[in-house]
Amino acid sequence: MPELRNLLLASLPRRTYESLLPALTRVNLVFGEVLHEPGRPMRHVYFPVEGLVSLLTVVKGRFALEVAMVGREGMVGVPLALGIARSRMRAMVQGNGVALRMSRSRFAASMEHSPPLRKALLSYVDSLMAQIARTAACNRFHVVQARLARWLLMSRDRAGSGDFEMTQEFLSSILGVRRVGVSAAASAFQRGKLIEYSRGRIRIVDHAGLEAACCACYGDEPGTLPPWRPAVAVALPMS
Amino acid sequence: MPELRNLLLASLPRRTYESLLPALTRVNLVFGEVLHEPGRPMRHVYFPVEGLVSLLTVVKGRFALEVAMVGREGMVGVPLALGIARSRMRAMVQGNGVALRMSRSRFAASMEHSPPLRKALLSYVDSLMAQIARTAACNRFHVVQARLARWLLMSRDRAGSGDFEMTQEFLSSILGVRRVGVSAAASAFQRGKLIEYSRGRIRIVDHAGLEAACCACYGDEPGTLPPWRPAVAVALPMS
DNA sequence: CCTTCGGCGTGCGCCAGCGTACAGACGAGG
DNA sequence: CCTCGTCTGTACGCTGGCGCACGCCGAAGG
Repeated sequence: MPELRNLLLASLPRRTYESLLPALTRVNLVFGEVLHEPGRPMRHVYFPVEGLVSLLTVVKGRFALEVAMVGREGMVGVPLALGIARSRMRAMVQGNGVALRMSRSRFAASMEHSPPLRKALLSYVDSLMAQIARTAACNRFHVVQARLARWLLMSRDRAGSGDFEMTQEFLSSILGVRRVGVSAAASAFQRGKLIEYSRGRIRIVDHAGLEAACCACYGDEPGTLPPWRPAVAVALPMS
Repeated sequence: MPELRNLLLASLPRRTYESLLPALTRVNLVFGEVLHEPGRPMRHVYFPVEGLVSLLTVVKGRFALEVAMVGREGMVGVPLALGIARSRMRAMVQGNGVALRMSRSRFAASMEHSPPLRKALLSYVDSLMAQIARTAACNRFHVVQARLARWLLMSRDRAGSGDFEMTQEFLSSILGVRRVGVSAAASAFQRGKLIEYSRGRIRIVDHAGLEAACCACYGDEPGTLPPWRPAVAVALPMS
């Protein structure tokens, strides 16, 4: 069985990684769980090994728009890596999974005397900023359908699975559009056999097709997470 | 005469600040100048003391959308503070002014052995991320007119002046809308005596009025730069 | 003085997305 | 089995912004 792991932690020197292990606790991520809330102090950082966490800006307590997503390539709680205790965003679990959790204080201590950890985390902060900026542009310029395709692909890459529980209602709030808009786009994709879904479950069927339907915002940037491929190959025509 | 200064540098302990001084060179920021380009290594960081720099995401080399602005409260070149050499955004001067510049190598060295500097910069990175996220939501949800008002106010706070050279053409590209849209919004503001402008020069007349026309995205967040007030008081009715 | 050109205002048809409403479809639970 | 609640599909009018195009106006320069 392939070992589940967080890519950020996995990128650390073995020595560093092992020194962190005792401070890490395995926890389950359950759909809808809020890990951090704007204005509230963060008690832990999370390194997802499976599943997906969304970062949302909350506008006046009413709307929440996704500005970035974190999967096994990253960490939830970056402000702590910057010495900031209070979150400015909501971090919410979008896909069931597992994460390694570390308390704020032990995390701070680890940062303090591990330059490789600092380096890796700050580098991740940069890529997260880039993701936020890029998502902003995408939200501004592209139509719902393309954004949905991008969201599905990015989710898959980060969650390590092309099959998630996710209602259209929820998707609509994340993309910042009406449910009806998601419904129309999703229906079109289903008709085109790009995805399958029913009652809160979405499955990606045709990855390449989605990429074609997607805006250029997906994956043409250095440092982006490479597309995830299922371990068990699906029957595909030889190219 | 009030000393011109960068607020980020000014927040440092005196000792730290003085140790940085020899490495800082005073340079002019001229409208339209590109300080950093996506994918290119950054040779300097800049601490504006006057004027305004925009951070833009460039989509496929075609469009550029402003995701954040940096004035005397911040620094241009944050990725270098995160150990990343190449910019992912375009940094472009929007308002003539002056900045203190430091070479990449001296900056890296200063970061290395000055914890207070690290702390201040990383804290700024956090607020910049928050600004980007917030701008993203604003771009998604609010109409052009409100966004224009917000842009004017934020520019003023950061540039330390309510009077800038800025064509509507340029503004439109920054806000990610058509020039015509800016034209309509700006005309409305001018009719309402909130601003004055002509041929590439915009001046804020009624600050309070603009705040009212503005979306809630302006300034209701902890850690936001406080509104800038002109040194010479304008005639105002007693409240 | 007149020309040129950059900056600004306006008008037109078009469309994506909005807000709202309602009806079908599926699953869980009694 | 039937009911009920949740998830999804479709429809309606509306509007903000788009793309385009044209015309005006003021400043700079010959």
